[in-house]
Amino acid sequence: MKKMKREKLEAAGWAVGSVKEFLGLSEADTVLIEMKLALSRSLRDRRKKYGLSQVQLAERLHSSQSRVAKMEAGDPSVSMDLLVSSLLLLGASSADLADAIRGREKKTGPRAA
Amino acid sequence: MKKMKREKLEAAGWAVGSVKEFLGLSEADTVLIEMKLALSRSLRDRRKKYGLSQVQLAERLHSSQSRVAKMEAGDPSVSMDLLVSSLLLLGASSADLADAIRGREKKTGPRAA
DNA sequence: TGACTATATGTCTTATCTGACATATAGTTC
DNA sequence: GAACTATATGTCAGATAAGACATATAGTCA
Repeated sequence: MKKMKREKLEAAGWAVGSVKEFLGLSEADTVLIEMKLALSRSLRDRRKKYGLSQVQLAERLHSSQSRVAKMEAGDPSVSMDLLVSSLLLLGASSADLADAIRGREKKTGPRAA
Repeated sequence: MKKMKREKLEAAGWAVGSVKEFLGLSEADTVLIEMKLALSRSLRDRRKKYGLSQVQLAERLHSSQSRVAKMEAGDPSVSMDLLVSSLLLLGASSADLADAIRGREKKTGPRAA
């Protein structure tokens, strides 16, 4: 397993605080978390691309601003189903999701910071 | 929206029984269901590839045979998180998942019926 | 500084998902 | 047809995620 991911995961609020807990994370757990983080980033990018605030997106999703914030923050309480269906409602295609999951952030134009 | 998917979805137990309900399914709903069905097929393929029974896979996943059956059947009670983490535990990579989601069933060798 | 907008965090209640169990339905082999 | 193995289906208690609300923390502009 690749090391030095701990801080990144901790930053997103995942329970990987202690070294022991970190070592307890299986490869599968790690990959799953990374996939969700990739989808989170993708959601934020897409929201900004359409110039929506979190509140506006929440309305579209029939959800709340706090949940949108958690989605984008990669909060552990957010499921992959929610991330994916939100992305789909923002017009993402299966191919877009596949790209995100694969770890290939699509660099769309000058915005791609 | 592409038509003539109803029977396929009904077969998997999704609540798309009436025409009205079917029309009520948004494009996003449909795509999400299709993605999950693709992951289901992928899970079954992978299990068989390793020559495991549903019971044996359930043990690996710390789950039950019935849940494995539901995962493979594309049952609506199965989340994408569960499908994905199961696939990861069976050795799938992000790229494998991306391929499945994109709708590209990997034809691995002669088995690929 | 105060007002305003956007985003983040904490915590509730309710809804949905999970694993487990029982049971049903093939498919084999004897 | 009985016995056996594999898979499917129905149900339920307990676990997890959902939306909602309050509140906190930027950031901007007057």
